Amino acid sequence: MREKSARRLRLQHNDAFMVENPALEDGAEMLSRQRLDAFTHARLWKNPCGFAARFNYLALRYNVPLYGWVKERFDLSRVEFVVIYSLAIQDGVSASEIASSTAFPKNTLSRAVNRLICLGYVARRIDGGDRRAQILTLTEAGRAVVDEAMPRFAGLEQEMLAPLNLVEREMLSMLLAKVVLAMFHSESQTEDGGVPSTEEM
Amino acid sequence: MREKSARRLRLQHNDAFMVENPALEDGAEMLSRQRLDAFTHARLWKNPCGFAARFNYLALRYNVPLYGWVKERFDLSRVEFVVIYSLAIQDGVSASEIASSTAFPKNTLSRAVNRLICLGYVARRIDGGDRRAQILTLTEAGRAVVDEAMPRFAGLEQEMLAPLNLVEREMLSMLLAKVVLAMFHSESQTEDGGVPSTEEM
DNA sequence: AAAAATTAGTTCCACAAGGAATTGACCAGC
DNA sequence: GCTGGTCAATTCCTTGTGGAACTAATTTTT
Repeated sequence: MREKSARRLRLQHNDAFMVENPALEDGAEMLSRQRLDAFTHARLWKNPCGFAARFNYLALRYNVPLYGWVKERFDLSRVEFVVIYSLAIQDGVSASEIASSTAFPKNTLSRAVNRLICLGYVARRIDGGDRRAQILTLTEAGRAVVDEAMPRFAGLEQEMLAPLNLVEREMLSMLLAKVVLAMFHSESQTEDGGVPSTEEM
Repeated sequence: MREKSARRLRLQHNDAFMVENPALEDGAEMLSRQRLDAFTHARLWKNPCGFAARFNYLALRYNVPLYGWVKERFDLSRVEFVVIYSLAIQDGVSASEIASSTAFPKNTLSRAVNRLICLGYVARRIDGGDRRAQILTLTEAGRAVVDEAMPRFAGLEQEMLAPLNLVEREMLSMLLAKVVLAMFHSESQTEDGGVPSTEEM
């Protein structure tokens, strides 16, 4: 079944690139996949939005297996795990802060939080100052989940970065930082007010 | 509101990375000036999975507005547009090829394709050689959609890349390419299979 | 000090998305 | 020419998501 799904969905190495990288070439099975390869290849490289295609591809290859694992291991949905993860990064924030930061809709978050409280991963207390707001904190159990999951998340990231040496990683990190910071900045003055909303980690 | 949350949780602005990258100093400065909400900041910079956080953030900021616009403008869902977009990049592929390449489930794609055919954006003909497979092609109308949408997609990408000069863009492109290609390659031999599948562009 | 506007969180509901099982076409092997 | 296995595409069904409307607490306005 493991074999199955690996075979089932997927793209694989690509030919045009192989030509210039004979080191990566490996055998007959590539041939059967050539056509598909070409298509995926085109989507990543012959695309007017190549940058977007790449980070979308990375996001896909990162999120899908990890959240799939989270689902299997802890039976937590992506949103739910994001809440836990968020609290691990900064404890004591409110649901709506997570909402605005992750762009999940409030109701989706509300549900997630309630389930997490049921499961005992998260505790909620009312903010003294503002009785509407509820401050969320991780419980022991919640912390344990993060502690178990985090290495896996960090591990896949490291795996992804494996082909880069240290200098290159620094460089990539810096370049992405520049882009991200600029978007951050521009966000504040977008007229359009209010991104429609969708998921993120 | 952004003001609000910034006030409530103070901005601890960090971090090892900034220190060794003086080029970004002004970025950090910019952040605090903008009173960027501290939590989002933490998620992006104080995160053991910083690389992942960044490309996820980019994907979010890219996809949400664009697909929101597509929905409004053409009343097409993300999957549906992905089909059109895929055909624009490489015409004449089959639904299942798009499926494997984008990791959308087949049934979701089937629905999307059927709707697109109804709407007249896509035409389908049976493959002469294999009567199971159906070759998809863009119609005039479909092409028109892409032609209208593409500049917007490319435009946002350019906007995102604006803070980088040409050399930096080259560099970023190259580094991401390295990572993507390695994943591309490694994918064929991933052990830990069962990838559930989710969206992508 | 009452009314209006804003904000946190929840509830309700319609619907889109994906897993599983199904149909029909193809390609073995014997 | 059958039989079993695979693959493309579709249909069915369950679930999760997110929009909109709602409650309650708070802030602002006049």
